[in-house]
Amino acid sequence: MADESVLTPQSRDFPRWYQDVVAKAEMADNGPVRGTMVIRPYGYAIWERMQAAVDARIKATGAKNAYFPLFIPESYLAREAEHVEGFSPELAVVTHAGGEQLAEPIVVRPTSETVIGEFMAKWIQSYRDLPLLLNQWANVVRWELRPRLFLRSSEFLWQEGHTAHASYDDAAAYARRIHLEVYHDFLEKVLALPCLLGIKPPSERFAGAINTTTAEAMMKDGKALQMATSHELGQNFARAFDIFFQNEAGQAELAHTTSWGASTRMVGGLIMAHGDDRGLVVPPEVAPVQVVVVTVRDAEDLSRVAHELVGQLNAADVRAELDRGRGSFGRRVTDWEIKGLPLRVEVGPRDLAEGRVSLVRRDTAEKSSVALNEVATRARELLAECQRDLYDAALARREAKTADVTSVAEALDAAQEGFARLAWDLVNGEGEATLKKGAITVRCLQRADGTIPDSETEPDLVAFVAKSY
RNA sequence: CGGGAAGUAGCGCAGCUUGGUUAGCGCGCCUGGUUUGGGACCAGGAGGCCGCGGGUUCGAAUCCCGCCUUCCCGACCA
Repeated sequence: MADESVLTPQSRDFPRWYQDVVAKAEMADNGPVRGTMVIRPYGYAIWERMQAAVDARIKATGAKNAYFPLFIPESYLAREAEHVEGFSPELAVVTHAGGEQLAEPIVVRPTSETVIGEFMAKWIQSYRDLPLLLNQWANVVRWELRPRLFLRSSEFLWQEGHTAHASYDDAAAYARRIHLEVYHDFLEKVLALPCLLGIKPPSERFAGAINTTTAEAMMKDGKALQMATSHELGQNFARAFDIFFQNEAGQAELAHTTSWGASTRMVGGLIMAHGDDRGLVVPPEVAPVQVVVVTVRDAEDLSRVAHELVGQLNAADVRAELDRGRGSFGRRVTDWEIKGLPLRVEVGPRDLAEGRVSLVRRDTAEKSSVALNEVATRARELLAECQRDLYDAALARREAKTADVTSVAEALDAAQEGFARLAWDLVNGEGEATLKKGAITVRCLQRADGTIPDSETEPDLVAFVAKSY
């Protein structure tokens, strides 16, 4: 048993490894209806920490939370031509309710631009009402053809921000601000996930948007995962929902809107970006429990010390818990490793005789001996190091698996197991179609200096292409 | 939605080709005991609409049809 690994190794079968982790770390289960997901307490605790971190950042930009209905009249979707075309294939539609056929079918929201647009039109009269900055935390439903837990479920949880502005510039600047100050900051600092920031080519844009900014992360198998997107909607939705305001001169003007979202998919990204053959690796910032204190055996003196250490750690603002698992030491340790707890304190008689305990990092498996009165201080240092190292390691992995190429043919080859970087001019048009045959898409476009372009028509843009989830 | 694989105890699987009466195994679970410095061991025990529905048959986990669900590769997408 000891030599048989608990999980399918990543190198043997990455998708299988992913499923094993989701199941064995008690993150989620499949629901009874195709593509639905039961998020288990541990998975949900991680999601709650993500929510809290994202929500605080959203509020810092001035947006306020609200809640709009799950049910949307089907006719709303149809008001924006591209939007309805993009979403129709994946809609869940209610045709019967209360025992009768409905006069107008009701759509279960796949996203809320339409209902929110309708209410923005009611609420906005004057330029003084702008910008209107809204966000909601909600579930949405998209009937995807190939569901996978967290990455693509029929129903998923997310936040969707919707804003209306008096000018194009203000809208574009706000969408960009959300991307940098909310998503990028969160992904980097909390999830320890380096992301490529850039715009989507027209083929990958949100249905109804004039510009989409994305944050793309690399998973350990070299595939890309879109972690968050911000859209400039121009006046498309304002036109469809009559979001007019009176300007200072007293004339009616159409507002400019934005929308932006990040979902439970980020949990999947967290798993695949940091996890290893021993299980999940949760960065300290998102870890519901950062430190677990484990006694090596069930003895009263050990338990007492363990208990005291948890108190000390909590007092030092470290989220620590006492291990209440049963069974052998090895079993309990393995269970915590599968769940990816950042740091483990081991309390054993040999160490304790010298007034010390062992601290073990989940990410590197490094073990260090620490005096009892220094545990909290040392734990905080190690957690901070771990958070940094996870980011650095992810960045190093991405760079090692990103190849500069000079033709579509080379890109096709390089993107089999990583990202390929090449001139957008080489890809634009036919190149994109060629790549697509190899299941490779343009993940994002950047300027040569790595900054986010305003439009795909800027000269000398760089395209990152990859396989994606 | 196209191509492939699969659904038997909580998990992993055998049994199905060649239908036959009490459906097995490992892990997990429960009870008792010994253990606990990297998935412990012994003894006893519980647990099954064999995915769902229909058909063939004296008889179906096994053969046939339909559906549902899961996984993989695509197309669609957060």
